[in-house]
Amino acid sequence: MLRRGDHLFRSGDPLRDAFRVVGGAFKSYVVHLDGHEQIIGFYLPGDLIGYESLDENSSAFTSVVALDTSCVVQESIGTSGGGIDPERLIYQSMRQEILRLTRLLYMERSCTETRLARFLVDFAEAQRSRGYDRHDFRLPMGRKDLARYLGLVPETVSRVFGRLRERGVLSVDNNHIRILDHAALTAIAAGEDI
Amino acid sequence: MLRRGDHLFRSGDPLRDAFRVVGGAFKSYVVHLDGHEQIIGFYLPGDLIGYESLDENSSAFTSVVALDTSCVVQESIGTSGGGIDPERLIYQSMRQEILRLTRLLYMERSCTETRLARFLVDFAEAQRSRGYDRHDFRLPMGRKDLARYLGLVPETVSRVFGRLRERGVLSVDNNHIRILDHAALTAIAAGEDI
DNA sequence: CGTATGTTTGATAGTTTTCAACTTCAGTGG
DNA sequence: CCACTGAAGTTGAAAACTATCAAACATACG
Repeated sequence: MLRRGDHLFRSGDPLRDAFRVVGGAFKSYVVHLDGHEQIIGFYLPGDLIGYESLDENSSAFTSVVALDTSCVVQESIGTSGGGIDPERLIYQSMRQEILRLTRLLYMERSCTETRLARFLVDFAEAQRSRGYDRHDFRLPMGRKDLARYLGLVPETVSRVFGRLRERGVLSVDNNHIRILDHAALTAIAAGEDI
Repeated sequence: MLRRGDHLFRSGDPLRDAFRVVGGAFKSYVVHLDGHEQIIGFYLPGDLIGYESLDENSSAFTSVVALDTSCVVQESIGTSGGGIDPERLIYQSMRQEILRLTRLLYMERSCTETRLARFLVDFAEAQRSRGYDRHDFRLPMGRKDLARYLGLVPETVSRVFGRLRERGVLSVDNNHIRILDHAALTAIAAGEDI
C-alpha cells in the first residue's frame, strides 16, 4: 500500500521480484545527468512492474512512484503466470518494453495533437481491457507528468486538450475525460509525422 | 558478405542466431503503419546484431540492411562469448537495447545541435574503442539516414553540420568528418533540453 | 480563509520544417 | 572523352509549430 508520492523503488535499489498493480497508478522515470526527469511509462491495475527495469546486477534502473493511493502485490519469479517459465516471463517483459519504447520514439516524431490523441486512444483501450468504460475515465497523472511523457510542456498539453474540446472530440474537466467522437480521435492519432 | 542495400534480415524473418559485424556497417529500422521508416540504430564492426530484435516466436521485429559492402559471421547461441550463459547473453543484449532506446528518447527532447553533437561524440567514442582515430572518420550512413535516426529532416542536419563547421568545431567533407575541437563538441552535446 | 500548487489562456519569440532552386557527384551511354 | 541523367547534398526564404514568459484562474489543503 502506497500513497501519492511514495516510491515503489528507486533507481539503483536491489530488486529481485516484480510487483503487480492492484489499485491506483504509478509512473516510472529516469533522471538524466542534467537533472531532468524523463517519464518512461505509466502503470495501471493489472500491470506488472519490475522485470523490464532490472539492471545487470539485479538493481532497478528506473524509479517508480505512486501517482495516487495505490496497492501492489509482490510476485516472485516462481509464482507469476502460474507455471510459465520464469526466464520466459522476463524475456517477454523486456521485449514488451523494447516495443513500447520504439513506439514512444515514433510518437516523438509527430505533432502535438497526434501525440495526445494516440495516448488517449491507448489509454481508452487499456480501460476497456480492464472492464471499464472506454469513453469515460479519469487520468491518474497531472498535466506536468503527461507533458513530460509526451515530450511537451504542460501549456501545450492544455492547449491541445482545449482544441480537441472545441472540436467536439473530447469533453475535458480537469482529469476527467470523456471521448465524444472516438472515430475522430483515432483519425487524429493516425496523423502525419516527419 | 553483403553489398550496399542487401538485407541481413527483414522484419518477420525467422531468426535463431545472432550476427557479429566483421566489416562494413548496417542500419536497423522498423516501418510503421503509415509507411514511414524509423531508424533504430547503426551497427559497426564488432557489434552483435540479433538477440535484442527477436520477436516472441523467434522472428525479427526490425529489419537490418547493409549501408556498405559488409561482412558478418553467424554466432550461435552456444558459441557466443565463450562459455557465457546464453540466457544471460540475450538478457544483456535486451537490457542494452532498452538503455539505448531510453537514451535515444532523451536525445529527442534536445535541440538539433545537441542531437548531432551527441551522435558524433558517441560515434567518436565507438571509433576509439575499435582502435581507430577518434577525431577523423567517415560516416557510413547518408544524410537522410542520419536525419531519420536523429528525428530531423536532411536539410536541418546539413545546416547543423554547416554551423559546426563555421564555428571551427568540425571539418566536414561530405561523409568525412574531422573533429577539430572535441571539448566544444562535448559541451554542445551536454546542452539544454525541454 | 489564505497560501501553495496546478491549470488555462494570451502574446511573443525562437526553432525547425517546408518548399524551391542550385550544386555536386557518380554512373552511363553517345 | 564528354555530355546527360538522377540521386544526394547544400543553401535560402517563408511558413508553421511549439516553447517561453506572464498573468489570470481554479483547486486543494493547511
